[in-house]
Amino acid sequence: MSSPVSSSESSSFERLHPEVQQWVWSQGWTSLRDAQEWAVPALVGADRDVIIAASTAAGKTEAAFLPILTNLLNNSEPAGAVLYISPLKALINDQWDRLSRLCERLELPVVAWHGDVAASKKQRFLKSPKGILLITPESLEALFVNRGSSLPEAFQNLRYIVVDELHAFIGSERGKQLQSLMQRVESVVGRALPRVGLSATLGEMSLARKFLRPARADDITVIESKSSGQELQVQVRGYMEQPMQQLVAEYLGHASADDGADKEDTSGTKAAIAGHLYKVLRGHNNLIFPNRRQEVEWFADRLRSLCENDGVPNEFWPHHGSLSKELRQDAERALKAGDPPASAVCTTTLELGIDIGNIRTVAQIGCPPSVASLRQRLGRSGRRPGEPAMLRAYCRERPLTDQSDLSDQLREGLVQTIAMIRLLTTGWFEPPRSGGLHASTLVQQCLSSIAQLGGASVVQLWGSLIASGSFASVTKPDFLALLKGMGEKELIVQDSSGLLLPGELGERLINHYEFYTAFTSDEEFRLLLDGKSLGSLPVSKPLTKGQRIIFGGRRWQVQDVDLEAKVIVVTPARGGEPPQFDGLGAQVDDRVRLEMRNVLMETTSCPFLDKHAQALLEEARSNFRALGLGDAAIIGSASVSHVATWRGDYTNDALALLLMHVGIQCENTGLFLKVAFGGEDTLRALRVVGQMDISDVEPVLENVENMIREKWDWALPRSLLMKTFASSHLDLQAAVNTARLLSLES
DNA sequence: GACCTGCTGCGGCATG
Repeated sequence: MSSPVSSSESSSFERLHPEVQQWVWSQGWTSLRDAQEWAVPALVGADRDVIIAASTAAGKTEAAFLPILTNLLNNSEPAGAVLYISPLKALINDQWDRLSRLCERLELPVVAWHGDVAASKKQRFLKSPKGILLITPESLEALFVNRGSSLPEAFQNLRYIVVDELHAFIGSERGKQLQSLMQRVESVVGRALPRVGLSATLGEMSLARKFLRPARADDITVIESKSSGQELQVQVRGYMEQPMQQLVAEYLGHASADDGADKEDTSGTKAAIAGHLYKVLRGHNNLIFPNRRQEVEWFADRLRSLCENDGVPNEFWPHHGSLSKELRQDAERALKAGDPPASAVCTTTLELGIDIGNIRTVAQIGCPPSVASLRQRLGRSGRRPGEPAMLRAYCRERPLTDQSDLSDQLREGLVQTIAMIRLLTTGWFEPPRSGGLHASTLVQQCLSSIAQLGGASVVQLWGSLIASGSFASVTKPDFLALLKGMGEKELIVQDSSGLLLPGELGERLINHYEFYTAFTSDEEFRLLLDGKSLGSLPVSKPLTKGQRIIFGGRRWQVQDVDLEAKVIVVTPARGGEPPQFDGLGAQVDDRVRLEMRNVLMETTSCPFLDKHAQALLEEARSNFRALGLGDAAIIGSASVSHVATWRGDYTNDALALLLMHVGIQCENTGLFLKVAFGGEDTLRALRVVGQMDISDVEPVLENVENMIREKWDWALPRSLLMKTFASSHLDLQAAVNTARLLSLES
C-alpha cells in the first residue's frame, strides 16, 4: 500500500499506532503539520507537560490527540482515559464530533459531559471510565462535590489532562478554579498527570507555563507553530456625529438615563455606517462587532431591513449572550454553511474557537476592547491560504465646542483604535493579568473540598489548596483568617476532632447548582438622585465618597454608597460636557496608552485612514500641541488640573487612589487624572506619592467602598479582600513609579 | 452603562 504520508519522511508518523496511522491516511493528508510532527515525541510517552501554541487552522486537536490515542492503544491494560477540559459547551460539542470520528475505528468511547448532556450518557463514563471525557470546569466541580467518594475509581486510569483554549482561562477566577481542579484531580489519583494546554493566542509563554503548572513551569515542553505571516488589510473610517446642542436638547427632553442610547441622536451616523456595511459586506461571510448587545440588535435590525427594502434575502444574523440557544445556532449554522452568504452581527460570543467557517471581513464598530480581542476577532478572517485578513474599523466622533471634554478634543476613540491596530501589526497584545489572588475562588475550593471528602482538616486544606501551588500567594495568617471568617458566616463549622464541615449556610449553598461556577455576573448598583432611580450601573472602578462619575451622559458626584442595598446616592456635579468616548469599561493597557501618545505626537499621515479619519486625526494632533501635551504632563487652571500619565487603567486607578490617600481629590477619566487642585499642588502631591511605600495596601484602600467583585468576596476578611482586590485591579507599584517620573519631569 | 463563560439530583409522570 502506498501512503500519502510515508514513514521515511516522518519519524513522528512512524511512532503513531497503526490504527492511528490508518486514520491519518484515510484523511488523505500528505504530511503532518509542523505542530503535529513535534507533538508526537513530546506526548506519546505521557511523561511531561506540553503547551501547543498554533493558529486555529493548524490542527491543534489532532496534534494533541494522535499521540495521546497512540499511548492509550499501546498500553491498553488497563484501559486508559483522557480528561479534556473546555471553556465552552459549544466547543465540547464540536470536538465530540471530530474526536468521535477519529475514535470510531479505535473502539475508544468519547463522552461529552456538560449541563446539556443527559444524565444517562454521563453514567456511561462512570460505569466504564475509559476513552476521552470532554468536560467543562463547572461539571468537573460538580463531580467533586456530588461524587467525591467515587472519583478515585473514575479517575484512576487517567493518563492526561488536556485544556483547550488555555488563554481563555488565564487571569480569571475561572482559571484559578481550573488550576485548583487539576491539582485536585492529581491528588485523587495520587500522582502528577501530564497537562497539555492548547491555544492560538498566547503572548508571553512564561505566563502560560506558570498557569498550566505553577510549581514546575520551567519543565513544560512548548510547541509553537510558525505563524503563517498572513497579510492584513485595514481601513479605518471616520464619522462625525450631529452637533452637541441637539444631544443636550434631547437629554433634557427625557432625563431617565436608561431609555436613551438609541434615540435619533446617533442613529444618523449609525445609519451611515450600516449603509456602508451593507454595500461592502453583502455577498460574503463576515463578522460585525459593535461591542454592545444593544448595538448588535440595532445593526442587525437595520441591515435586515436594508435587505428587505431591496427585495433580497436577508444575510445578517444577530448573535450575543442574551439570545436563546436556538437563535444563536441559527446564526452559527448560516455562517457555517456559507452559501447563501451570511454575516453575523455579534459580541465576544463569536470570538472563541467554535467552527464558523471562512470569514472574509471583520468589521469593528467603535474601539476594540483590547488588542488581544481584536487579534482573536481577526483570527476568524482570511483563513484560506493566500487570502488576507481584512479589518474595517468605524469610528464616530463629535463636533467640538468650547465645552468639549479633553477626551473629545483628542479624539480618544479614534486614536485608541489607531494605536491598537499599530500594536496588532507589530504582533503585540495585552498579556493576561495573571497575578490575581482570586481569594474568592479559594472560598469555593475550600467548601468543595470539604464536600468532596466529607469533611477536611485545616492541614488537609492547606496542603491541597495552598501548599500545592494553586493559591500559593496566600499566607498562613491570611488562610487562618479566611477560615475563621467562613466560620463566622456559617459557611463552615469545626467539630470536636478539629474536622471542618459545612455550616448551615455552607450546606445550603453547596447543594445548589449555582455553586459550581466560580464566576458571577457583574453586581449592578442603582443610582439614586433625591430618592429617584436614574438607572443601574455595573461598577468597575474603585468608588469613594465625593468621587465623580458619568452616567446617562451627565456628571454626578457620589454622596453615599450602600453595599448591602447596592445603591449609590448621587447629586449633580458641575463641569463641562461628558466625553463621547466611554472606553467600553475595558481596562486599557499601559502599552496602548503609550502608543496613543506616539500617534498624537507624530506628524506623518497614517496609511490606513480614510480622509475623514485622517482629518479627525489631524485635528486631534493640533489640539494635542495646542494643549501643550507634547512637553507637559500636567495642564489646567489654578483650581483644576489634568495629569496625562499615558499609562493604562490599572496604573491610573491606583495613582488616583494614592493621590486621594494624600488628600487630593482626584478621578481617573481614562486618558487623564482629573485633579481638583492646581498644578503646583498636584505636583507636590505627586512627589509625595512617588516616595510612598505601598507594601501594605490597607491604608491606601481604607476608603474604597466597592471592592467586592468576585463571587465569594463577601465572605473574605477585609484585609484579604483588600489584597485580592489590589492584585486583580490595581498596579500600585507602577503608580508610584509613574508619580516619581512625573514629578521629576515637571 | 463593554463582553463572555456555566449548572445536579431527584421526584413525578407518561410511554413502550
